[in-house]
This record gives sequence, C-alpha cells and structure tokens, in this order.
Amino acid sequence: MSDMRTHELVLQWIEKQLSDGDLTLGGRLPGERAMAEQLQVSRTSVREAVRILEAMGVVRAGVGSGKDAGTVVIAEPGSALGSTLRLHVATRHLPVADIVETRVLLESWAAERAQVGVPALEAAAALLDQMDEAPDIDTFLALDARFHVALAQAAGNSVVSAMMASLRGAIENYASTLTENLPDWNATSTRLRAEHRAILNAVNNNDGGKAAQLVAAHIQGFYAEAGVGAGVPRI
Amino acid sequence: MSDMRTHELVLQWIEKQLSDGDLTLGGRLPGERAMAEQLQVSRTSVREAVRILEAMGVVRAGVGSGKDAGTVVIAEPGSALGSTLRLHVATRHLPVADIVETRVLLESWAAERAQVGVPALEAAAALLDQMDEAPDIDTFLALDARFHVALAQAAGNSVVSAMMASLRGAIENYASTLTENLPDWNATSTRLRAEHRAILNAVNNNDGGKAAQLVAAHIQGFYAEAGVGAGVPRI
DNA sequence: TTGAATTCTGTGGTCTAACCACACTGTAGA
DNA sequence: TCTACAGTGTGGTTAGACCACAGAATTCAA
Repeated sequence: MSDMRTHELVLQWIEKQLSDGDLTLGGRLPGERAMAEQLQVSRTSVREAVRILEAMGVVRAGVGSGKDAGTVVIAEPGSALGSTLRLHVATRHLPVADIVETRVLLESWAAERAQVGVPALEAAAALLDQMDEAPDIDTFLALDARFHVALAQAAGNSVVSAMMASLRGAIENYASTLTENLPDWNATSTRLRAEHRAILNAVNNNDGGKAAQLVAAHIQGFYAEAGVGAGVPRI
Repeated sequence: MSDMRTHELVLQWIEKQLSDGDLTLGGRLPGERAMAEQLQVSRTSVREAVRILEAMGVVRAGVGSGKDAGTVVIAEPGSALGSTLRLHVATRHLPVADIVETRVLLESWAAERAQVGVPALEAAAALLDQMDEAPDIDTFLALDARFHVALAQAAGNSVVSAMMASLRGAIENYASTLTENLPDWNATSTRLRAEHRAILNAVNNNDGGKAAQLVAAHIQGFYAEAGVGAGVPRI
C-alpha cells in the first residue's frame, strides 16, 4: 500500500466513507485542512483528491460559508462522463460516429422501455410545448437536450440516462456549431418538433417498438443533416 | 473567462492542444514547471489539471527519465469511466441492477454485430483456451473479463467497448466477492466456459441474433447466481 | 430598541520555495 | 574497456503563507 501516491490514499479513504455510508448524498466532507491533519498528509494531496472527485461529478466545492460552502457530495455522473468522453474525442481515439451510434443504441432502448405515467414523461411533454415557443436556436437546443434526457429517464435506468446525457454532451460543440450551417433552420426546427411529438405519442400509446424506431431515425437524421456521423468531418 | 479557476484554464489549454492536434496520442506534455511558467500559473494549478486528466485516462504521469518518464498522452477511457461509475455506485446513486442491465444491453448489441475474422475475435477464442487451464478463480475472472472486452471490440465501436469495460470494472468488487460464496465453483466454471463457446460459435456462424440472446442469458445468469442484479443486495 | 456598519471565522483558491526519489546520461577514474 | 559516480530533469510531496468570499457575531450609533 505504501507504493500508492498520497492523493490516492485520500481518494481511497473518501471512497470508503462513501461505501460505509458515513458520507452520503448531500453530506459534507471535512475541511481540507482537517482531512490533511486527520490523514497525516499535506493539504495539497487532499486537494488533488478532491479535484478528481469533482471531475467525476461526485463532489462540488464551494468557497465562503453557508449552504453553498464546503465540499459537498453530489451525484452528477452525466456531466462527468461527458467531459471524459469529450477529451477522448479530442485525442482522436473515440470517433464521433461511434458516439452517435451509441447514442442511438441507448436512446432506442430507453424509448422502447419508457413507462407511461412517470413524472419524467410529463416533463418531456411540457418541454415540447416550450420548444414551440423557443426564441432562438440555443434555447431550442437546450430544451431539446432536456427532452431527450427526460425521455431516457422514463425508462427508469439511471445508468443509461447518465450515459446518454454524457454522449450528447461530449459532442455538443460539434452539433451546435453545425446547426449554424444548416440551410433552413426553421424547416429543420419544424421537422424536429414534429418528430418529437410522434415519438412521445408512440410512447404514450404503449408502442415501444415504434418509439424506438422513431428515435433512431430522429437522431440519425439530425446528425446526417448536420454532416456528422458517417463521414466524421473532424474539423 | 476570468471567473474560471486556474486549473480549469490549464485544462482548457491542454484540451485545445489536443483538439488542434499539437498534442497527439503518445505525445508528451511539457514539464510541469515549464507549463506553469508558460501559462503564468503556479505548478500547483498545473498539477491539479494533470491529476484530472490522469483520472480521465487521458494522460499517464511517470517519474524519472526515459520512456516511462514525463506526462504522456494515452487513451484509456474504459478504466476512467469505470472508476467514475464505481464511485457513484458507492454513493448509492447508481444501483448495481442498472449497471448489470446496461451491460446486458451493450454486450448483446455488440455480440449481434461482431464481425467474423477480425483480430479481436481470434483473441477471444485464444482466451477461451486459456480459461480451460486457469489454475484459480482470480485468473479465470481476469481472463473472463478480457474475453468479454474482446467480444465487444469485435463489433468495431470503441465507445461501446469502453463503456462495456467500465461497467464491468465498476462492479468488479461485487462479482469477485460473491464468487467466493458460490456453492460449487467447478460447476459454475464449467457452465460459464460452455456458454462462452456457444456464444463464440454463434458469432462465427453469423448468427448474431442467437449470439446476442446467449450473451444476455450468460450475463444475467451469472449475476443472478451470485445474487446481484434483481434484488440489489447493497452490502 | 433597532438597525446598520464592522469585525470575526472558516471555507476553498492560489502561490512560492523548498526537498525527495527516481532513472537515465555523461564523465572521471581504475 | 569497464566501473563508479556525479549531474540533470522528471514527477511526488510538503510547509507556510496570503487571498476572496460569505455568513455569523459583534459593535455602536440613532
């Protein structure tokens, strides 16, 4: 064990606190100085461990005092996985086409198993109404992202939801950049909104197979129109 | 941008180097002291950024000099995603059952699309022979993990491969602990090896549908026997 | 008594300047 | 020629200082 780097010891200690239930969601870690003294390491090493946990979406660090202060245990695997995937896309190790393909896989699966009546599905419906009123592209895309996440959540598998959200986040820059090059945004927007309605209707009619099929076509169609997915432009 | 923490600036700079292709797989980052001076920040902040990249599986840091020295760009998304998921499982936010379900989804998909004749498939076959000779459980499980990864790689989607490997890694402790409680390891081992052969045969016979079905039953059967998946024991 | 201004306290954020262990490189000496 | 050893540059770790921030406690004047 002594061949382990110091910050890894701290990580191990914190993970044990989590596993043992001594540290739960919403709970606060001891202050950095306190942890350093307790574990007999420098504050620097404690901070390196906290940085890693923050990058993993396990904690959130806040200065000052009060509710937002201190290092708090959170649960945001989606954004963390997204950052990791985005970096690996940057290294050219993960092709954008594979990301899109995986997203189709996960979202089709989720659409097929989405349960009617769950809160997430009602939220998805509300988001569609908001998208009809979206004043600009960025607002539309933000609502679109939330719609897809809500749809995935309706399937009730938190791992699939998190991964699906991360995949979208990993290539968000690609998508939002390429929308600017679309020939006719109004036409695309109208089509996308109609497809969303069709997907939601299929789910509400308990036609999971059709919902899955529509979702796959919806995602592949969007990236194909934007020029991503098959050819892999890669800037 | 000035409201960004210092280590995030360093991360941003390194990500840009990767995106622009100035830093590629196998390449070396400047020394920590050099980066600190170049970006006009402290070495502490540079190190926090490197720690995050290391946790993401994007770089590997090595002391001394020579081939293993310095901070080198690597591509190990699987282990990084696995650590992240494992931590989130520890917070009770991601149920083990959801992990298993997602693994079934991804591996079934991969088995159905595995391409006959690719090197990964031949490696998978070789691993099965080694498993017949495995002297102990740990060796068997290690080879088993490599077999499943090889099978997933045969589908040709690196994102699915990475995610599948990470899911297995995230609950590795659960699986290896529970194998000790199996009533008859020899019987289980024999069954698992037979199932592996059947899966590989289905793939080689271009019967993707059957391969997917067998993989799903194989994984679900193992976790069911070990007591994980449905009931979610949670320690 | 009230309320505004001030100080106190504890949080994470950042920086500097050391020293260590390590692994290779070059050089001096046998 | 070979060996021993000092030199160099890498990440790993530490101690100690200072900052900005935000809430809590205190002070003091109206």
